[in-house]
Amino acid sequence: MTKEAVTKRPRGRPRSQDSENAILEATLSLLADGGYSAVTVDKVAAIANASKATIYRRWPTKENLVIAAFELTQPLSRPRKKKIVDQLVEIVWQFSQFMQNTPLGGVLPVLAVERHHNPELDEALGPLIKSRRQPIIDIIEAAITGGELKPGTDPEFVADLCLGPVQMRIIMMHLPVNKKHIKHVVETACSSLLITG
Amino acid sequence: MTKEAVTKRPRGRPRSQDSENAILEATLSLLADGGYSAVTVDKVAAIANASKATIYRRWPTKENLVIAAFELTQPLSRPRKKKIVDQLVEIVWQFSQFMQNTPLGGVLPVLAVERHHNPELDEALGPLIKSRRQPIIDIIEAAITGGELKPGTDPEFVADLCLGPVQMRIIMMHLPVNKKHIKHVVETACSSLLITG
Amino acid sequence: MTKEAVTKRPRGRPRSQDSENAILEATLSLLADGGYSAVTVDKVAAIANASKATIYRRWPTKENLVIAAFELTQPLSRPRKKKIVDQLVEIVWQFSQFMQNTPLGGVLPVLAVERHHNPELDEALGPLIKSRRQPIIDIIEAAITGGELKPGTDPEFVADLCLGPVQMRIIMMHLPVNKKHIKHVVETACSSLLITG
Amino acid sequence: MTKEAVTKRPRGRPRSQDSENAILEATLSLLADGGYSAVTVDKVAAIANASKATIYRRWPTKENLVIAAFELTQPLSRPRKKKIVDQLVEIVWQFSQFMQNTPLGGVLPVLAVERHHNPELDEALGPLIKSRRQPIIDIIEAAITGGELKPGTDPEFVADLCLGPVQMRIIMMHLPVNKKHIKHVVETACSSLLITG
DNA sequence: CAGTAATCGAGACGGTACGTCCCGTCTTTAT
DNA sequence: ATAAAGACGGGACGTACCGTCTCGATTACTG
Repeated sequence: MTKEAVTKRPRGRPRSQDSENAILEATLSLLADGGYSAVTVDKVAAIANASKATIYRRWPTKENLVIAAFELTQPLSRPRKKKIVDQLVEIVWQFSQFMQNTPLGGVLPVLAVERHHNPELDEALGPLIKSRRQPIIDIIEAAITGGELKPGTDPEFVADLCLGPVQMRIIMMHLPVNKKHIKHVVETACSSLLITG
Repeated sequence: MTKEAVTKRPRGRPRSQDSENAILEATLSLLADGGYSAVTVDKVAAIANASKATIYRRWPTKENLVIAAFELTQPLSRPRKKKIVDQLVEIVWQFSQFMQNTPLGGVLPVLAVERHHNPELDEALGPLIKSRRQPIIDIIEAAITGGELKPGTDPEFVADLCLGPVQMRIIMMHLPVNKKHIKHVVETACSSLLITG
Repeated sequence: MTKEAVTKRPRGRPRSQDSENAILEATLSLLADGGYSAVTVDKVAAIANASKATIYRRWPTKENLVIAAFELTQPLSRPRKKKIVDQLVEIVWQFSQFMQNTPLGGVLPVLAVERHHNPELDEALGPLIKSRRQPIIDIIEAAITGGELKPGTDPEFVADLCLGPVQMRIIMMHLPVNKKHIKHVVETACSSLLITG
Repeated sequence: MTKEAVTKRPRGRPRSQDSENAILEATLSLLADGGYSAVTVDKVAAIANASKATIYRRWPTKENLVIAAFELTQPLSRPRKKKIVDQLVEIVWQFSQFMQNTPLGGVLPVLAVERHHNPELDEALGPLIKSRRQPIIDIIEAAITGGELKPGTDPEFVADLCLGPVQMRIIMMHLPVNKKHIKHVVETACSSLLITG
C-alpha cells in the first residue's frame, strides 16, 4: 500500500484531470441527448475542447469511452423501505425511470449486444453492469439473510426476475411502465420466494 | 377476394422476387455471421448480385433491410406439451437458444434501442416484435381460456415475466441458460398465476 | 427511289412520331437550360412523357440523342450582304450569338472532345458539325468562285480562321464578343486572302 | 518578406505534400490515359494510396482536382526563334502537339464549357487558362514592344487568332495539323499586323 | 535553471460505409 | 412491334466516422 503511494509520478507532463472530466461530461451529454448512436468521438472532442489524441490516450475505443462516461450516471440508491417487496418495487422503479426517461437507458443494452463479438468490450463492460446491479443484489441478499426470502435463493436470479420483465417492456416493446405495473411484476415474480411471516 | 383480384398489377416491370430473396438471404447470412454491425449494404449487394439501388428501392435504410431479413428467421413454434408450464418452458427454451446461439439474438435488441430516437424505425420494428411474440402470447391466452391461468391475466405481462429474465441473463449478463434455469424462471414467475387443479 | 417508297412498313405498331418529337424537344430544352451536363435520360423521358426504352430504341446512347436534338436548332442563315467580308462578319456574328447566349453553345465542344475516345460518337458527330459549318463554307466557296478570295484558297481553312478565334474567346476565355470584335477578327484573318478590286 | 516569415504555420498536423503529389500525379496519369471522363475520385484515391477525405479536403470537387492536376503539365515554352512569325509558329506547334497527341488536350475545353454554368469552377479555371496562355502573350507583347507588330495591337486578340483556328481544327473537326498548316495559319492571321521592315 | 519527456489542442491521414444519382438494359402490361 | 412504366446491375459521387498520426506549444520533473 505504501509502495503504491510512493510510486513516483511518471516523467513528463501529467494528464489533465480537467480534460478528462470535460471529455466524460461531453460524452455523457451526447449519450443523454441521443443515445449511443449519437456519440461521435469528433463531437466529443469538439464539445470538450479536447483533441482526439487526448481521448484515445485514455480509452482505447469509443466503447470504452462511453463506458467510462456511463459510470458518471447516478447508480440506483438503496431504498429506505423495510419490507423486501417494497424495497424491490422502489429500486425497480428507479431502474425503470432511468430506462425510459432518457436515451441513456439504451446504452447498456447496445453495448451488451456487442459484448458477444468483442472480448475486449466484454471485459470492460462486465464490471460496469455488475456494479450497476449491486444495489439490488444487496437488497436481495439482505432479505435472504433477514429471513424474508427463502434460504438458498440466488440473488442474481431474483434480480433478473424483477428487472428483466421491466427492461423488456421498455426497450423491446417500447411501452411505458408505471409504479402499479412494477408492483405487479415484483409481487408476481417473488411470491413463491417470499417467507410470509 | 374480388377486391384483390381487381387490384391490377401496376404498369412497368415488376420488382424481381428473385432479387429480393437473394438480398434478404444475403442480409440474413451476414446477420447470422456477425450480427447487426456486420451488415453492410455494399456487401449485401455484392453477395446478392444486386445493385444498391435495388436494395434502397425496397427498404429506405439499412435498418429496414435488416428488419425485413430478420422476418425470414424461424419463428418460435407452438410446443406440443399439454400443461401451460411445460409449454412455456419449451417455448422460452426455444427463445433462449435463438438468443444465445447466434449473433441473430442481438439484432432485435439493438434495433429496439434505436426505436426510441427514430420514429420510422419504430414503425417498422413494432409489427416485427409483436409477431415474434405472438406464439407465446397464443399459448398464454389459450391457458387463460382453458382455465390454467387465472382469468383476467394479461398475456403480455406473463410473456414479459417469462422472457425478460432470460433475455436479461443472456444479453446483459452474458451468461448461459439451460433448461433447468428456464424451468426455474417460468415456475417462479408463474406460480401465483396458476390455477392448480 | 420507287423501290424505297414501296418498302413495306415493318410489322407491328409503328414508331410514334409524336413521341420522337417530344423526346427531342425535351432534350433540347434541357440542353438550352443547363447544357450537356444537365441532360439526363430519365429527365428527358419524364418531360417527354416517354419511356427510356422508347428513347434508346431510336438513339443508341445519350450522346446520339443529344446530337439528334441539337439538329433541331436553327442553323446559321445565309447573310444577304454582298461583299465577302460583310457576309463573313454577319455569319460569324450569328455563330457568336449562338455560342454565348445559351448553354447550347457548349454542347458541340463537349461532344467533340469525346470524339477522340469514342469512334461511334465520332461517326455521328462528324456529319452534324460538317452540316453546321456548311453555310459558312458556302459563302467562302462562292467568294472564291466570284473572285473575291484568292483562287486555291481552302474554304475550311478560312472557316477555321474566322470561327476559331471567336469560339476560343467565348468558350475558353469566357469573354464576350461584340460585332466590332468580330469585324476585327474577320478583317485581320482574311486580309491576305482578299482580292481587292 | 517579413510578412511571410511572420505567417505562422497553423496548428495541427500539416497537410502531407507527399499525399498531395501522389494524388495529383494519379489524377494526371488518369487524365493522360483517358481524358477527363476517365478520372474517378475513387480510382485516384486507390492509385495515390490516399483516402477520399484527403482528396476532398484539398479540392472541393472532382473538377477542382482535375484543374490542380492539370497545372502539373508542362507549359508551352518560349521559342528560341528571332522573328515573331517563327516564334508564333513554334509555340502554336507546341500547342497543337499538346492538343492532338494526348487526351489531355480535351480537358481544358470540357472544363471551360462547364464554366458557364458553374461560378466556382469558373473562378478556379480562369487563372489556369490565363497562365497557360501567358507564354504566347509574352511573345506577342515582346513583338509589339520590339516593333515587329503594329503598336496598339491587343495580344489576346493575336493569341486567339493563332490558337483558335488550330484548336477548332483539332478538337471540333478532329483533323490533324502539321507544321505547314500552322505556318499557314500564323502567316495568314498575322499578315496585316506585321511591320515588315 | 536549462534539458528532457509526456501531454495538450489541432487537425490531417487511410480506410470504410452510407445513401443518392445516372447510364443503358430488361421486363411487364397495354395499344 | 412499339408504347409507358419502371425495375435492374454497375458504378461514381460526396459525406461522415473511426482510430492513428504528426505538428508546435505546454507543463511538469530532473540533472
